Amino acid sequence: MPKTNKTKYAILGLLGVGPKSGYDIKKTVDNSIGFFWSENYGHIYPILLRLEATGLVKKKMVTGRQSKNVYTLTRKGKEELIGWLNAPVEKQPIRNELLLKLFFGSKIGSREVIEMLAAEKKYHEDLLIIYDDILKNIKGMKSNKSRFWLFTLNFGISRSQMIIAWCDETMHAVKRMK
Amino acid sequence: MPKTNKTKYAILGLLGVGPKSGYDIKKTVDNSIGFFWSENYGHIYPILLRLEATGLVKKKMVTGRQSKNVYTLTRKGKEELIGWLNAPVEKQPIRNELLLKLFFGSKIGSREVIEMLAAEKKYHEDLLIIYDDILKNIKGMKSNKSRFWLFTLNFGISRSQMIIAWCDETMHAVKRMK
DNA sequence: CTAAGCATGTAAGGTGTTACATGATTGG
DNA sequence: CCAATCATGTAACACCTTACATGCTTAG
Repeated sequence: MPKTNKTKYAILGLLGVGPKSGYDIKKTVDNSIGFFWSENYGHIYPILLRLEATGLVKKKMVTGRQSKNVYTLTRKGKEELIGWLNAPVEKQPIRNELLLKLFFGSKIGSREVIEMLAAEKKYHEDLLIIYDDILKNIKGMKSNKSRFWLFTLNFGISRSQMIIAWCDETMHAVKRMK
Repeated sequence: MPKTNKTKYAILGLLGVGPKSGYDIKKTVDNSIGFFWSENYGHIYPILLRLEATGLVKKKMVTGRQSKNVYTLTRKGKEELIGWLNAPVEKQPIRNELLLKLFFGSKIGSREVIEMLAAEKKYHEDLLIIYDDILKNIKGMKSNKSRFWLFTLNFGISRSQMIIAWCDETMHAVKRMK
């Protein structure tokens, strides 16, 4: 996955929406783009320092209820962000462990295979419930930004629906194999 | 992505189908599971040595048209493979660069967003053509193994179809936004 | 007062990629 | 004969995760 640091752009993008601390960034990732993007503190903080050193962001100590380091995009940072947004999406290697296991499915019993698929199905059914809540919130908003959030959420919903259907289909096929 | 080495299990799984050299493994990955799994030489060879050192595989020099190191699963290796197959699938963090860019879509022009989606659509349309060829080959086979290959391929087909539909939908929505 | 959440980091270590390096063989 | 493919590796390096470490604040 290396080559270019994607975390860097995720951070620049989130700071483009508004100033944030490292903690805020992590929260925003988890609460809004968590279903297609993930970050952890151990990566966010060092990169924030690097972005500051290269002049892409600016740090400001803010003392409120609790003091924190709030970062803002600089002009240079904004240019970097726009440059990345306009560049073509880099296809990174896919690694789907479920499919890898399924590919070797003939080595284990059909009951185990079906259990595996049932777990996957359940996982996406639960996701759909969460998506539904988010959907209601987004639909209440009328900003331009929320439209794009909706597009990404629609992707998640379509993906989960597709996977649920595929799990059903595959479980039936496995049962017929016996 | 770290934690447990997935490459290790991919290799064990492929060796479970039959003895292979490092080169063979790379070829097999590219030609059969490439659409959901990827490996590179710089990772395969060192791990093969590690698997041999821990007694999970056995190396044999084979001199044919060109000499090569062919690896075979040991009993211990087979147990390790079965153990992994029976363990629950580990959810690894998702990172979808296209969605990340789309999420920040309000920062760039709608033309750029549409171009991005059109490229993604094209990518999956091309994939579907490739899948169709593979599908014909698999359907000719009657082994148990080929059934599982078919299941994974069906996933790929469903995924591409879903993404194409979502791209269309999203492109239309973006056009309506203008 | 105590658990949960706010807030920031460091260190260790494995994972995986890319680039480099080399040489044999086969088909056109 | 020369390009493509077979065949095996190493080195450098960035990426990313996990675990550790610390301290403050607020709500129940």
